[in-house]
Amino acid sequence: MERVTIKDVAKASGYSISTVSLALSEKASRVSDETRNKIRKIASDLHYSPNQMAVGLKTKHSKMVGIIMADMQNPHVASVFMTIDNELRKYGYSLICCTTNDKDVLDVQRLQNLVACGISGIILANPSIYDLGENWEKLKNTILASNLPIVGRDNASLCEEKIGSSVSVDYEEGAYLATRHLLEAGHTRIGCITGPLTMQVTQYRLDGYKRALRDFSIDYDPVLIYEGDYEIESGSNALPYLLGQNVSAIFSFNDNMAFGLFRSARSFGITIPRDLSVVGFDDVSFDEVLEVPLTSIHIHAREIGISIADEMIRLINEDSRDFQSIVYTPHLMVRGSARRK
Amino acid sequence: MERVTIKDVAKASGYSISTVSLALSEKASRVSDETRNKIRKIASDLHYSPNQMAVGLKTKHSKMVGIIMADMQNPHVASVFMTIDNELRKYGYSLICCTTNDKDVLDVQRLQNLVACGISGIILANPSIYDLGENWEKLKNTILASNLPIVGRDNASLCEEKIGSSVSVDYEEGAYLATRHLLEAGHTRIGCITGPLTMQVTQYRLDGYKRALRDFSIDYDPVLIYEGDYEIESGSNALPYLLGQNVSAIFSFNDNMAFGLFRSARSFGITIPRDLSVVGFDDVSFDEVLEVPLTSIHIHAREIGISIADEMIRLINEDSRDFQSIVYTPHLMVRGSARRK
DNA sequence: ATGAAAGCGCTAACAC
DNA sequence: GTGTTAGCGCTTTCAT
Repeated sequence: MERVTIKDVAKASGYSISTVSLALSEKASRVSDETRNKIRKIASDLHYSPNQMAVGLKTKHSKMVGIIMADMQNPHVASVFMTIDNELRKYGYSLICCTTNDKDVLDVQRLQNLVACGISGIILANPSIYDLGENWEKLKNTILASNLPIVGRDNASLCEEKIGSSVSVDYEEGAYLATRHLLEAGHTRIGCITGPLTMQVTQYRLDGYKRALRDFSIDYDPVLIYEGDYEIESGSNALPYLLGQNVSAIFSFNDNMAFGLFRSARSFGITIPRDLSVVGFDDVSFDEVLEVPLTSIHIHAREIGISIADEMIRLINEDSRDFQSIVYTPHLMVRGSARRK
Repeated sequence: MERVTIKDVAKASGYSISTVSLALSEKASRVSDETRNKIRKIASDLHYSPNQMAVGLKTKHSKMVGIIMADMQNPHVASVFMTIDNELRKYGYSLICCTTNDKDVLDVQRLQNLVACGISGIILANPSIYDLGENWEKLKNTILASNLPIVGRDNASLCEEKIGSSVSVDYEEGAYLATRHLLEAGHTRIGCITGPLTMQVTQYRLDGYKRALRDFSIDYDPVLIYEGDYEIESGSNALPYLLGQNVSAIFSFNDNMAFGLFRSARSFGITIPRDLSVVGFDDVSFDEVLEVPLTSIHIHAREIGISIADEMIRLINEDSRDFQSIVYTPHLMVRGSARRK
């Protein structure tokens, strides 16, 4: 049960290998339409499909794009992933996955493996890799050495440093919107559940939170900040602490942690939004499932996915290193989880 | 910025290409330990990593496994995916994704592309492809022609037909457990939100539902069956219909649709579980986030993922066609969404 | 213990 | 318009 090769098509059609190759190729060439059609017919009858490893060996790249991902259990992550995959598919590209928990850091080895597979580009979809310090430097060097087009999420400096294109969200603005919403509702002690403070995307949100506070002439109080890790669990853990600080509202830096809040609210006899107002961040589809739908910040997940894919295709097709930085502005989605104090 | 090849290592070490290849290979061979170490040192200094497309062209397969997936937005699907990826990574394998909405059916073309990429095996993680009728026959033929190891979810006949190994869940038993739980709580008119009735995994659940009914001497009433599609939306749509049939409890064939139920319950003035008992299926982690945590059927998602990966590795490494069928028995997870009538 | 050489399936430069 | 041929980077058989 051997795979049919170009040789078989050549033999079956009576033409030479090179003519077959040319005839099957997309780009116009010398072969007459008649010959081309004849050959294509035979190729398809034989169920011929070019060995991509041979093609890749020649052309130096395959129709695959590597993607470095965070945990797909986070629905926002999953949604961006799906969009990228769908968009890329339109151009005949497939994704090779490389998931990383932030714990077991992506090693240079694994990245090199991807490159060795002949991928045509790398998508950096897990923003936490930028905050790995020395380790990120190593990864960056590997990436640079690969000379492959890069599209990264949430890191505009990728573009400034001429490493790759960037598709990001104005997290500062998003956090500002969320906080202001709470402020306008009369809350003055607003707790925050942040992500890891080492992460840039966390700091941006914190900046937005502070700016909103300033606008309302309220002093920033570090006591109201609980450092989470963007996982459900840390949202649950934050609740007793912040309650102890007498907050009347909480801004959770993502929806996931807000879910943790909801989950543990019961056990503390807290009802949202009666006793506590909550605003999340991501606008994940589960937000609407909650008995009290979660007010959140919509960050255009779909558009982000499409932009990442399209930008990658552009970089590949134009063989361009003319990197771009695309920024999406988030919007407040008012639902039921925050109310007037 | 050219990639370093085996030639470079040969030149740098003073040995021939073949000796380098041998020295770098895992399997023991003629090269002395001294030479081997010398060469390995140089290779690593040069950051050499073998071009996988060249390796693949020679050896006929690469360290990649193709996976055909349903929508990752479903947290159960995402969770299985992550587990497979993590487990496969331990053996140096990566996943090439091939997501399919059931709408745009996976075409033979795309499958052939995967095969052409030199994947070492195919994971069929979207059970709906078995129910494509003629189209599944075509896919099956392509799979058979590829002669690659297959591991599929939820289709024991894969194993009987000598197509591949199967990792599945006893859906009949799971549905029986769910229904019995409701029956024991005194409910007699129990609505069902099913998946597409054409799918085998749906039929199994229906069988379990019926068996439980028989055990309690209650007649099966087709009027209580609402055909959904395993998506949130269809759960929402089911509610008004089933309410119209005067049900006091609903068994949703997956958690996703149960979420849809929760989402629309508000607008009908229904409180769960006071007015309506609900049992889901999948035991997704979001279940616990709901104000009324969802009673559900745990189907061992983690174990399924690990089994799929391990079985794939076994098939690849042993070059075996000695297929297995692994079946997991589900368990009832009692939470708050179902109560005594 | 080591090197030379063939060849995996393909593309493209080069002849005709 | 078509065929011949030289590699792409690697593994492996066959000499030595």
